[in-house]
Amino acid sequence: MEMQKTYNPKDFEDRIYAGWENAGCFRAEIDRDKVPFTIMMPPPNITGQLHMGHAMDAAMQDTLIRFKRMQGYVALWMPGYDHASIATEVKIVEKLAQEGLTKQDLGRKGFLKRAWEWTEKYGGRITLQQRKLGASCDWSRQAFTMDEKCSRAVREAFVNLYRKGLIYRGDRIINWCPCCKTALSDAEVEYAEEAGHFWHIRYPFSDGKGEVIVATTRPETMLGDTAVAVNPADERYKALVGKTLRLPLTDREIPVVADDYVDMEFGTGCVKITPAHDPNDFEVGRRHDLEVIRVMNDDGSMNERAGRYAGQDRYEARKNIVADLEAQGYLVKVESHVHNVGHCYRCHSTVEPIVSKQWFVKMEPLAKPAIAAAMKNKVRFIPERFTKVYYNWMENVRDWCISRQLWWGHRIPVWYCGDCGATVCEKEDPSVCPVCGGTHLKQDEDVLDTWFSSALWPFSTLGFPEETEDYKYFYPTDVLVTGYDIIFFWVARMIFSGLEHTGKVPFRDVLIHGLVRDEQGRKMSKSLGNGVDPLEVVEKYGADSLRLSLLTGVGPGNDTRYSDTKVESCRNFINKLWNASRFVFMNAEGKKIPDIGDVHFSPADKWIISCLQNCIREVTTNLNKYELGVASDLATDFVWGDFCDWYIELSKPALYGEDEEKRAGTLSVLCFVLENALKLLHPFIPFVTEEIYHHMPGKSEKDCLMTSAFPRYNSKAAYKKEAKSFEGVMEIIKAVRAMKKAADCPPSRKVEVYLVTDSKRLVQLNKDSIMKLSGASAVKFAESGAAIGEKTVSQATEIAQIYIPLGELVDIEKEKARLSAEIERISGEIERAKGKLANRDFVAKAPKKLVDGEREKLEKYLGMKEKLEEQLAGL
RNA sequence: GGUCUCGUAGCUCAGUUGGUUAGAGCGCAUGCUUCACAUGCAUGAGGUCCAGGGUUCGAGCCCCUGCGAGACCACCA
Repeated sequence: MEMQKTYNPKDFEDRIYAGWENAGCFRAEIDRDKVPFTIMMPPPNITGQLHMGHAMDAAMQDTLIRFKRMQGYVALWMPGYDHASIATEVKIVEKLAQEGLTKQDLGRKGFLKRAWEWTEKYGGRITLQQRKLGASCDWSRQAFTMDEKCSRAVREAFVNLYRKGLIYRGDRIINWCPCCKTALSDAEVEYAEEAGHFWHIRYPFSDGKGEVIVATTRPETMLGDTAVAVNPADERYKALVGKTLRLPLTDREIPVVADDYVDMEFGTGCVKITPAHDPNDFEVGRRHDLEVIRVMNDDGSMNERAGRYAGQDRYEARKNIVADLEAQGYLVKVESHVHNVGHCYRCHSTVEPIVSKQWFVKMEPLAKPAIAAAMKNKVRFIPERFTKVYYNWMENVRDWCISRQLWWGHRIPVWYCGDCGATVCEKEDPSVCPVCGGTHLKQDEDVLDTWFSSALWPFSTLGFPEETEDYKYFYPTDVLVTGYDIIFFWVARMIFSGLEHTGKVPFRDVLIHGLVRDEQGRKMSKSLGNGVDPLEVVEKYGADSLRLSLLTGVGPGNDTRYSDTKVESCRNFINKLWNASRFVFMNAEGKKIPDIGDVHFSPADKWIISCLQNCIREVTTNLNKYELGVASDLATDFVWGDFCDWYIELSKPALYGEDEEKRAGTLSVLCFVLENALKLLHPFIPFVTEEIYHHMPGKSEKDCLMTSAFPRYNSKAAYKKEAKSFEGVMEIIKAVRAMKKAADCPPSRKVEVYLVTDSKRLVQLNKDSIMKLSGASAVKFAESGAAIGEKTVSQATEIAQIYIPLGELVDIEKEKARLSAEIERISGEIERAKGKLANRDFVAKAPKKLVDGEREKLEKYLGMKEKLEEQLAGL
């Protein structure tokens, strides 16, 4: 098949992907003679749409896994998706609402049926989108957090923790979402500053003698107050401790207690204590053995303990309570107050801290080894600074509330015996009570936090708790790639879970990336409507262009901006690669190409091969360091700058020349370099490189670039010296071009180039190249500028003085000015170098290599200056 | 309140144990239908590396202070 003149990704991306898949290229086959390399894909939510963040995630992981696969590892990129308990349930409830239904209308069973239908409908959607991006995951191993395998792991993990006493049930203050009607973990609450009020309320003493003033931002909770606290050191209130207050709007009496928790400086120094509705108050209540009075229902309305406010919504009750306080003379004043309010990360309603009976994971014993693992470098964050974020969280983490009052998720494997009252926690569903043998067992109604199952992902997907072949071979995994936004939700929990359940850290490296922002640097969000659909970009520019644009210029941990122009320039690069390939193939058509080992290399050949070796080395080390942006820049610069702009142009005289051996050799080098370039680029832009590879001479669709070997640095082919001297030739070419341009000489006008040089042999060998690339009709040697005897412009390079006779185009004054400016610049350099070398400390303390380099430079500049002065004098 | 990041060309950003004349893409200017590519080629303009101090033979890079932008965690009712 002919290659089109313009790169058109739509012609082949789907076909190439299908080809890989049919050939089983994605499948990671266990091979004891090889080393595994494993990446667990962060499982996207089944509710999700692919967004730019996913695309970047995929681009990075796919680049790494393709690189490792080509390096000969058994590369497993494990895909899957997450049931996303609360997120999915919220969506399904919304959908039901549109049909005029509620969860309760369907019942648990009916609801779960819906959820599974939903899973089937949307679950595969993202994976299809990932295929479009070229993701080379092992789809045969695809997992789902609710599938049988993962569910078994969840059960195992829960029971193990329970039996070790690391999971407990108890009444604690938790974050309650009145909209989702479930408890949330601390991580699931997002805080945002809100303008509110600070109500100062008068609490009179029972004996009628005086009062205290308390301040609150949530007056409705006063109905649950069971004390007022003051600081024991507070002289103002010392005498009041132990006295009793009459709680306004109620008939209850509450004590004044002394507790260190109270800040004397803040507010009035008197704090109302509501143990059922505030985490700090809860602790105070425990210390003073206070009653816990919960005044709110699960839906955020006031309950029967709220007296005449029962049934009112929390905000309605707030309004009424404030009005009543005011009417009855209890309200002292109202201040404006900005405070941080917690919101549900799924539905964004204001969460209520509420006392509630929930299941918790005891964190301290789990956090300790997780911290130690990072300390001992068993797990490494890239970039390193995120380690601190991780420590900070681990060191301060509170017990993890894992029960959710939801239906979609892993049901808590605990049963309560109706006969003897025992609590039963089993790996297999019990049919009778193991304590009394009774049959009235009732399973806990709640499901687990969705992150409980995600935390097991690196091993649940590989078969844990079974010692499967996959588990033994691929676990622990190598690198986890994810955004900094889920370090707490997920990464930290995987680490302590892995250590606890498998005894191993689940991955060695954690590569953290940033967010993809919009062109103006704003977060992409639904509400702003500034999101860009990756699939639309793929449709327009191709997956390779999108992938490359998401990687170039991006360092680990940093945010990046998406922009069409960036994608366009990547597309332009790929088009360049495409056409360079076409050029090579057109010239190779029907020709016999000698083996690269049999070619007698020209200076240009050695130069490009040297550049290639450098590129191979640099790309490899940077990929190993997870510097994907640097690596892709190096590879693209090599292809565009060195290969296309220089080598292909240099190859033309040879390709169109008479010398058959030279022509064949050049062709061989072109193919050799191109093939290596395709391999270097393949991890970044897999589709187009694979497609081009099939068109290489001697290759066909059957040959697979994806599974070929990644190039290896060959020091014998580095040709350092030769490359350096060839750069002298390139400098002459650049100088001639610039001289012509400066003299307004039309490019079409061929000029004669005279060189005064000691490198005659080098120039002679590359005469054709110089002529071709600089637009010269001849390259001649001269003994001096004066010997040319015509009006010339001149220029000095490191290896030659260049003279171009330009007759009427030569403007002597302009030329003088130019030379003077050049001399001035060089003189500056000479001064700089001289200054450095005159510094005895520099000569004594700096590395010898550097000092020698400086001496060489000085010499070079002195030589150039001399030449320039000579030229100037000749005018 | 704590922790962290960023500040480099008009714009977006690289700059990897401190060491050539600080780079790239886009944009800009000039010229070019050079037989792979105008999604291109060539040439060029454009930088007190936020400010100030310190360490060092040497600082865009390390340390301190300040200014500006942002992120995360915690939170006083």
